[in-house]
Amino acid sequence: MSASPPIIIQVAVPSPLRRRFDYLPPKTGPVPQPGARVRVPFGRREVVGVVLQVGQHSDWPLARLKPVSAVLDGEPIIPDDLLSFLLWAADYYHHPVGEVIHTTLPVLLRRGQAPESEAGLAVWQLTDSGRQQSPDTLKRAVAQRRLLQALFGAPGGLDADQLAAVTPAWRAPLRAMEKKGWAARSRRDCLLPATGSDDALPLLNPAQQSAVAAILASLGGYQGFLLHGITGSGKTEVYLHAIDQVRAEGGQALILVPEIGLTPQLLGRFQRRFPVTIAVLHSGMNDSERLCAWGMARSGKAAIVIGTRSAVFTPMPALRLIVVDEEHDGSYKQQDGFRYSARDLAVVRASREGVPVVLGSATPSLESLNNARQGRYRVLELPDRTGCAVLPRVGLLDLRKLSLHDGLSPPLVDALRGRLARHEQSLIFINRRGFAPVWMCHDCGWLAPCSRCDARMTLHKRHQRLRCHHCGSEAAVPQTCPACASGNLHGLGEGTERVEEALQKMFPAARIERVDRDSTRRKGALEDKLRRIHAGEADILVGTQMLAKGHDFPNLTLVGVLNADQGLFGVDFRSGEQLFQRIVQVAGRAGRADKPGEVLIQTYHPDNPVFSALQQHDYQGYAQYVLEERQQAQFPPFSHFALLRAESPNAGIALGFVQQARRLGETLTINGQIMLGEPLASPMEKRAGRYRAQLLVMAPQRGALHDFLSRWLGLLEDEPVGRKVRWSLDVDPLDMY
DNA sequence: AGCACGCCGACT
DNA sequence: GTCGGCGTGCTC
Repeated sequence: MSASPPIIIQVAVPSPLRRRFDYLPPKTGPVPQPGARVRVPFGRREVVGVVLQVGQHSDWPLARLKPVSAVLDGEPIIPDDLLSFLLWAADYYHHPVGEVIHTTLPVLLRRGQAPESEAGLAVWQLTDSGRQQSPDTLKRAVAQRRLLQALFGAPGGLDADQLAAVTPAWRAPLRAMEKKGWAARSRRDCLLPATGSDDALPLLNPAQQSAVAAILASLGGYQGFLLHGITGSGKTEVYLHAIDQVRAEGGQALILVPEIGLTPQLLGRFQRRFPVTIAVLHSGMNDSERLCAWGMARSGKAAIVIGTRSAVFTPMPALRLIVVDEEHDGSYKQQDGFRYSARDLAVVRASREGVPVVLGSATPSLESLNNARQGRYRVLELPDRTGCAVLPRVGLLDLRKLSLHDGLSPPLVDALRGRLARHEQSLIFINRRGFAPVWMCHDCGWLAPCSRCDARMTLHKRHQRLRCHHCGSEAAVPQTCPACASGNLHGLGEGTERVEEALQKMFPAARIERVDRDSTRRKGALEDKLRRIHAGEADILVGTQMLAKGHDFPNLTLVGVLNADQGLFGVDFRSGEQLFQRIVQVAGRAGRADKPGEVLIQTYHPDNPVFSALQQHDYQGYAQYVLEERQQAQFPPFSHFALLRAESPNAGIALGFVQQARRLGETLTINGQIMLGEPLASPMEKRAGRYRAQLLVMAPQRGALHDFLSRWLGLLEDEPVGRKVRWSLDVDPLDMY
């Protein structure tokens, strides 16, 4: 007499709890399969979870298990290999599985919506009779009138999210319009249309040819490649050729790009090239568009998927190649919640799925260089700039011997004058937006502080506001000093706004474009600016980081770097490396066509080895030097870090938690395998009104770190102080703020 | 993270 | 007398 064994469904539930939850099968209907979404009772509410396993055993008493309330997917929505990859990632980053799966799924799927059909994105358009209606006939139906007007301006139709932006309650009025025959539902493809042809591809130089040949020879199995090529050496062309082969064989290719690298220029280049449809995934898309693109990748309708970091989690049944462009870029690391590195996960995914992965960069990360040195990656070098363009000359302007006017030294101003006379474009790079980074009283030394951060407020002159760049808070600009009542207040230092203003005064006839987050906030503003720059309607560009990536300006022959020293003595051990990468990146904008370029760097520390390496275009040499330094100090990539962070409105509680965490950790350390740092307040202790503290964990071996973290987190979860703070663990932290 | 329960202060 | 503050406990 034995009852048949129970069926236990293990579910990943969106919750910060590092546990998996067991349920009984639904009261009616079939048992859901792993990878399918289910609606389950969780505490006093219902949530959408994903089935991880179906088995017969539970650690919980059967009587306490609840049944699944609804099965949302008859077929798994997450394919097996992707699901196991997600579990691996949750394990590696020691992040709760439920949150990992939740954050990697498109928002609409998280909410339980059915995946869009393969026919594409649902949109509503005006019918012929709808187009003949005048908004005046709808004096009383305000919502309908607004929808009518919006649809009028959108011949391609509007999707659910776009309609919701017009009127939050759009469904009822739209249904009324459908009944009257004014509007109709149809479907729009969310893919970039295939405009490319099978025409012969441009010829490659020998280095490009052998790089492509190496990648193609490895198709069908895992191989890591480090494609090292200076700016303008034609890395993209190598990707395009490799991808072309993949799609010609019916495979799918995944291309990851940095956050601001996903430009219309790049997409256009891909689109013109391939006679297949391309799915794009980036932060600017609305939820419906994202879900649609995700579905196209999953169904295999999209042969090519281009996206920013979260695209590494896109289901792709016929995946045959992964490309990570500008692999050193910091935006591949997610900096909150599930803190993964999309670059590292791309390599893991490639190896799990048995496909090659190409990491491309002019200035590879030290991690990747070290991997290459250890033989884990094959190096593909592209030494030449295509089109006979020569490398820009790099000059240093020694600020110890020069006077500055609004941050600009006389030689730089002269160089600008020369370019204006020759009708060539110049770029001034300054990694600081706003007018002045400090608002100061010249009588008593008072500096306008942010009330929520350990930081100064930045003066934004155009908007006449003080803004904190760390928490976003704003304040009026005080005209009298709150400390001494003096009226002698001035902005100290320079940001993009001040440089723009100063240049306009110096060169009244010059056309200046400022490109930073403030001047491009409006939708389409960046595109407008880039178009003007390309059309030769700008003489001088003033910009931040934003201008450094992915844009080619053929008529640009001068790059000035204003505050290079900022990155020289950063609080972080990676700041030197990042400074080099940043400058190479901007320098690469100069002299791409037939005109030689010049880069002028203003610095108070011209003797720093970073600059001599930059002058000789010797990234390899510099990287070698830094790698040796790291090896001496046993820093990554020669050891492995994890950073425990805690924050609380109360400084003592945050610090108290990491102190307690250290005590708990000490009970677990195994002789020399794990080193625990000092519990410390973070470099900027207060941020957005919360006090932050952190504790560094170091280990020579990845395995030992992993074991330690598993056991440690078990203790931290049960630690009562942990309930009073917000804490998180960052495996392989990129910066230590 | 949510969400509810529960026990102490200032209000119609 | 209640409304509501956030401490603490729980989620298969």
